[in-house]
Amino acid sequence: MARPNRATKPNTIDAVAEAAGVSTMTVSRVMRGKDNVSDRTRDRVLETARKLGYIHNRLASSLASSRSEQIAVIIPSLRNSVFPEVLAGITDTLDGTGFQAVIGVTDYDLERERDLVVSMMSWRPAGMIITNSTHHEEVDRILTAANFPIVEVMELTGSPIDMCVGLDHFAAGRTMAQHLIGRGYRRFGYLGTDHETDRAAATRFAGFEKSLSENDRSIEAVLTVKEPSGIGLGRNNMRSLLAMSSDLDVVYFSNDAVAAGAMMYCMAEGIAVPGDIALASFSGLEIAGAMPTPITTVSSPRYNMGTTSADLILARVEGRATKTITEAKFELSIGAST
Amino acid sequence: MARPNRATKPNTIDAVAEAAGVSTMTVSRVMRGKDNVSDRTRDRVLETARKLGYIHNRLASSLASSRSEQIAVIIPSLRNSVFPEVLAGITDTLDGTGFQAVIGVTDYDLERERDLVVSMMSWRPAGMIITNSTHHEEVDRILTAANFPIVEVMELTGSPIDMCVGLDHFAAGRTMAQHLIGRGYRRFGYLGTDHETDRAAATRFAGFEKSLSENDRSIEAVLTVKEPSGIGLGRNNMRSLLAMSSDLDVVYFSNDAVAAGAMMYCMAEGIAVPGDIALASFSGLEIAGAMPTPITTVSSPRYNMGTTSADLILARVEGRATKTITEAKFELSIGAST
DNA sequence: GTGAAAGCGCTAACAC
DNA sequence: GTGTTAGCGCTTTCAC
Repeated sequence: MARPNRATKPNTIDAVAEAAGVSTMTVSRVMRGKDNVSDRTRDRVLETARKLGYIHNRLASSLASSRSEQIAVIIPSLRNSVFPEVLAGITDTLDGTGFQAVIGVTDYDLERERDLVVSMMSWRPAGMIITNSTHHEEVDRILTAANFPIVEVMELTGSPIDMCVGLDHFAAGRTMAQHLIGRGYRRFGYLGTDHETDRAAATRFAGFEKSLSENDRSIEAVLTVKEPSGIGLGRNNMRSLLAMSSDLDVVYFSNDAVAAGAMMYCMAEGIAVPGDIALASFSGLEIAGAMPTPITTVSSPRYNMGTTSADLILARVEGRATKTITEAKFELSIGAST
Repeated sequence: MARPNRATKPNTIDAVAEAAGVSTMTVSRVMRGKDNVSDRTRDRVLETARKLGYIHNRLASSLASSRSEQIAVIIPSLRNSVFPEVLAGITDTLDGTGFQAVIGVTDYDLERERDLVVSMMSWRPAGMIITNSTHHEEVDRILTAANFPIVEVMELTGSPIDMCVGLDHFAAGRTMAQHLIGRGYRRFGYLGTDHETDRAAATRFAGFEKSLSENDRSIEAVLTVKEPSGIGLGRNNMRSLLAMSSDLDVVYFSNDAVAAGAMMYCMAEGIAVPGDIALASFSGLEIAGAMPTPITTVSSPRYNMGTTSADLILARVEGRATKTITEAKFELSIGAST
């Protein structure tokens, strides 16, 4: 840009400074809400800026101060309502702080996650919130070396990159198994999403299975389907699961959306729940409780995990020490489906 | 901290340039994928950058080139699955282009929308996608003066700020009214979200009502509820609506989530659909089709509106001319609930 | 194909 | 309280 800079450019603090008859620095202070400016000067600057339609340039600001106000958020999907709910917790918490969430969606693809992390880092974010705790190895390497706060959210892990806000999914699976065993169910089935992509569901399944085996029970029919998690998955695959074993008395699902779909299949087919078969799940989505026969599930505090993650990032940005590992608590919600 | 002894800062193109034995400019060209660099030089630079763990600084890049790769996206809510779906269309389209979505959530608050727009603009985005077509007056003013492409998505409007990708919600309401009239229904009820906040629903309602009145019919019971749109709204308020008029034979809902909740209420109460009462709605969510009695609805191409919006922005950024107004087509999906 | 110089618009650090 | 001086890390322009 070897251009002579004669006339002051519009939409810069220089233009505002000139029009208000103060120095660039004074405008800069006003724009950033610093208090070491007299009220008279501040009002004049603000008024001038408004008249000129000036909008502060955070690109230049961040570069000069090496301080950004963007928080990178990486989630696997927007179609599974669980993640938008976490995101809502994050954006609600960030609201009014001057920080903004920049979101990236991996579609459960670790390569894509790696690319996104690199791409996000090129904006020099103030922090990062990343879903789940299994990453591309390069991501682990890059983030371990990064110099901003990082929260891994959803799954509890003992060895986070930096901080972790998550649920013990293994325990969630166990809890449901124990509930079902206590109810006297003996013939178990499982229907869910693909365990390669949905690691948290896989962990719940492992906890569920472990608890069964400790009680001399096992799962007779397991069906995991490589299609997006949702009502459709349950609605369309329940028939196949039931065909795998003739006398299941209870089915555990990877999450409430799948369970709700299966429940609809049962209603449509005249299969009584829990009379003919009981259904149990995980999530605590609105739909689980709204069904004519509310579904027994383990509720996870999705929104709260979002707010907690954002709070931890903010605390760290402001120099406050924060807890490294925060365990989110789940809750067994006993419906009428078991 | 292992730091190089030289004056050159780590993690800058200067550091890479020095290590690779080329000039800053050459590294810059390589990082941006310019082709006027010899293959040998390019490989050497890339290898050096990789070894140094260098990550390009887009803050500095955008400032120097006054060219950003962020697309601001402003939506009312993350809890109504309609918006995450639009967002999914946007992020999927942006994927691989180098552009990223920066999202802001207004919570249906116009003041908050104004603040968000200003905040977003301070990042000098390459474009903006904003939901709905009714804005804070200041937003209209600011965006009209803005020098980047803007898409207003969801509602069709004849006078967009810049571009528009939307549905004719009035026509969607009419279409459903005509279907119901054709089916012979005579006593209409309506249950939905607050019309002050959900403008699109209000427009559908207006179209619905207009069509009824043109056919000498009217709505006997209208209940709009100031709570977040969702299954719960329908589940919890259907009883009240039915109590308002003793012999409704059909109810129209503001969207499928509400309709699904009402359907669950009916199932729980043993009210036959469509025997005792018919239900009709708008959205085309998965849940509407998955119910034991699929709900008659008008499907809107949410995901496609997202992809189209992003495509328009990208086209404009690349200097291609684009259509200003794009009408998205809806489709009547006749279920078994009418 | 490559490099040197001059900014992009702002803020840190210090002076007054 | 307010102004001055140097950059932040990159890209533009133009020279070779």
